[in-house]
Amino acid sequence: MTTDEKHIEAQQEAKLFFSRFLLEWYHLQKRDLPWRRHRNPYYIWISEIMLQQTRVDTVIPYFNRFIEQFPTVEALADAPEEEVLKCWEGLGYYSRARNLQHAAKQVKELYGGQVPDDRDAVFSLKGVGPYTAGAILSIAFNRPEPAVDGNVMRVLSRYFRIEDDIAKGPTRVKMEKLAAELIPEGEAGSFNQALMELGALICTPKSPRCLPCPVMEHCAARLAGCETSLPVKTKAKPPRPEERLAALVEGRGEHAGRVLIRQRPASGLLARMWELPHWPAPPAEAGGARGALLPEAAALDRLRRSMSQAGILARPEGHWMAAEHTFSHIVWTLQVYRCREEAALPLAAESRAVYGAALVERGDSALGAESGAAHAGRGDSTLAAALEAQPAEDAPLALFDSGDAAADAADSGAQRWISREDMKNYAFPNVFLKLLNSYFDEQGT
DNA sequence: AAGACGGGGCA
DNA sequence: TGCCCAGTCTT
Repeated sequence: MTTDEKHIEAQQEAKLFFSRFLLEWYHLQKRDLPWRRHRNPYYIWISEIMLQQTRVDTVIPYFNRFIEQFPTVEALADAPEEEVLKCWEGLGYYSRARNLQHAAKQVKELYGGQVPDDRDAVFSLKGVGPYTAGAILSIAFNRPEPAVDGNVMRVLSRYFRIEDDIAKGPTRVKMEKLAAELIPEGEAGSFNQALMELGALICTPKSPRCLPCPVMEHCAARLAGCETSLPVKTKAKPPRPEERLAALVEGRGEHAGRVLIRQRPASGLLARMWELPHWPAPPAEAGGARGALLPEAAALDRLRRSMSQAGILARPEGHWMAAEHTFSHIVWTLQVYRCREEAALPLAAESRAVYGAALVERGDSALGAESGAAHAGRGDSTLAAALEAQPAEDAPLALFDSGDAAADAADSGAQRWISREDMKNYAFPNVFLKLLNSYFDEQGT
């Protein structure tokens, strides 16, 4: 027998060992999770979408609420989008929620409300890629398909000492091929979950717990002492900083006790979520330290102009607090200013057009009374009208690239005056949820 | 192939 | 506080 043949034989033995002992460990150690209590393909599907980029402990309460509110594919397909988004509030990557509902409509219309068990059909669902397709097919239908996520790539790269960069596309394909070979006959669902469970509980990114690992004896990385340097992965580039001025506008008169919020556009960052209005801060003065707080007067002036341009009748009064919001590609620093709504005064003819455009969206219709789609496509004309009607002494804001065209286009979106009670009807990103709660706490309302 | 797209846990 | 985690869609 040649050296190569011996190597192949040893490799084969390592694979058999791995599959057998991992599966045995899983049957003894698996966690009791809500989506493991039934083998309902809909539950499996929802859980897998939620588990993308999100840990199990975070997902559990969201999963339970979601299933309670949308118990079936049809319930999800027929729900108002705002309700789905509200149910996803705080979970992040909100396009997952939109895609999920789109896919529910696909399942309802194309497959009679039954999650398909066919590879091409599952893969064609919006929001379902190679990993999720494999997870649904194997866990819900016990089909021998690989389900390779970050946990699986970490486990396999260590056990087989694979040094390929897991951030590269071809590496995932290679891992899928390997993972498929490891699936024991008739055990696809349990085996794929076992692989992920090991990655989550034992073979963790930082300091893997090798001693209780069921497959440590034949782990190539452990034997070579290099388990903490695997997997190889190119690191992401740091998020770019972005300074923004936000307005917490306190209502007066009929809006007393309420604050102004607006809805973001239908696409892009935080699509269709609600927020406090905010705009790019002007670049800091030359000589000033990067990220330095803008002089109060300059910030107040800037905010006054931004609000005026957005058709918000309010006067900035002073700095309230700062908040930070980190995305994977941007870091927002929000300087929040308290502002007071101004009573509408008799308007010059040319100013009326500015305010009129924004007032169209005002009102207090209940959740679901309108969809963001109703506003799509209106933005340009409204903004153009506002710019054109800008009074001469209040020159249009200098243009500079804020990097968030979506947020800046939100000037033409829907606005609402809300109390703390009304917050339950709108979906907010976490940073605004925290700001609004702080504000209402301070007010004692 | 690279960038867009949130939020939380850990040392 | 800074570092790490990572599926799918879009360009």
